[in-house]
Amino acid sequence: MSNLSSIIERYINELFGSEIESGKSSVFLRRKELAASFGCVPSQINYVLRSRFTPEKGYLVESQRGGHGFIRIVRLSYENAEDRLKHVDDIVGESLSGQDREKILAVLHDRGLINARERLIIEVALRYADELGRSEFDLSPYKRGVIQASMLRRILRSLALA
Amino acid sequence: MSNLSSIIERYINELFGSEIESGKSSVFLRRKELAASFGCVPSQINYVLRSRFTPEKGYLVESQRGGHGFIRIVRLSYENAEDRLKHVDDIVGESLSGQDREKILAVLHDRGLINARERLIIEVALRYADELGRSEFDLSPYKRGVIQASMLRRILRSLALA
DNA sequence: TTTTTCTTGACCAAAACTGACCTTAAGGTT
DNA sequence: AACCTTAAGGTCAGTTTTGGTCAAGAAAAA
Repeated sequence: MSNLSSIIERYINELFGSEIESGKSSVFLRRKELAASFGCVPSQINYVLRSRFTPEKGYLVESQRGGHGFIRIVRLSYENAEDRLKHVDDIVGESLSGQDREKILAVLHDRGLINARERLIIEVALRYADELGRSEFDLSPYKRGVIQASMLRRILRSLALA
Repeated sequence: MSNLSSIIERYINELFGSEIESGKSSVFLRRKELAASFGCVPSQINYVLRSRFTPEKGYLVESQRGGHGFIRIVRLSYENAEDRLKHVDDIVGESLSGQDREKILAVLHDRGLINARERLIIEVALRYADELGRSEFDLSPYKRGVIQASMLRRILRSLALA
């Protein structure tokens, strides 16, 4: 994808270092400089941070205004079960739309918390629940989302503890 | 069959490359462009994806809206898929009792078709479906078993393609 | 004839981007 | 110390560009 936001995202990820394990856990940016070097308005940097470096994706962003201002991005790690559990509650809401489902699974996969096969299993299970809720029990989209959310939460909780 | 959906399906399959071995494992589409080039409404593309490129058939679909949006279809590999698929229907019957479930998962695990984490995911998903069927929809044990059996079949089929 | 699949269009949701306007911090000046 | 200036970064709402969902009707298959 060659939209600017994705390019900036990739650049920031490179700043963290290519190796996930040994990569730095935080990087510092100058908003104006970054924007200038990518030829966009500064607020685009905020957009990239807001859309890509969220707590749901495992990042925290701190910043300071004024002279010598900066933006700091911290990458969280999930080394123990507790962290992973917390992450699960963080990212799975009350109800899941079809889009939410794909997004969450992609994040978990990117972060190495599940692999491709595990993702596939979960996806098929959730889809089946959704389909059943619709065709068999005539449930509203929201209710189906609630069911999927709780199923996903259970699965992820059990994995987090495994 | 030369309805439009099948034509579009064939076109997408061509994008993957004719040779099964060397074919690309994922392709990118622009929904609007595709629809325009086939002279149909964009939502028809969604229909084709929903009906032909499902996980159960060995595909994953990701998409993004907004500027530079896209649809990506990932094809899982096909090696020995047929052989493994045949087992699935042999192993999983019409309906699963709680006992059956544990037994089948144990067999799958023992034969190395799934590992411990995968088994855990499947078990949690099936149990949740069972519990929901009982407490929320007041289904008979048999019906609950039927639901679990089809869910398990779907999961194993998709895994066979992966 | 009944059921399933296909097709369409109206309406919705989300992502990317921009610019005007706001807030905060540091450092110098009075 | 109080004030001012300058140099950051933050927010928000609007626009554009995509794709998603759903229900209803048409067409095809059973």
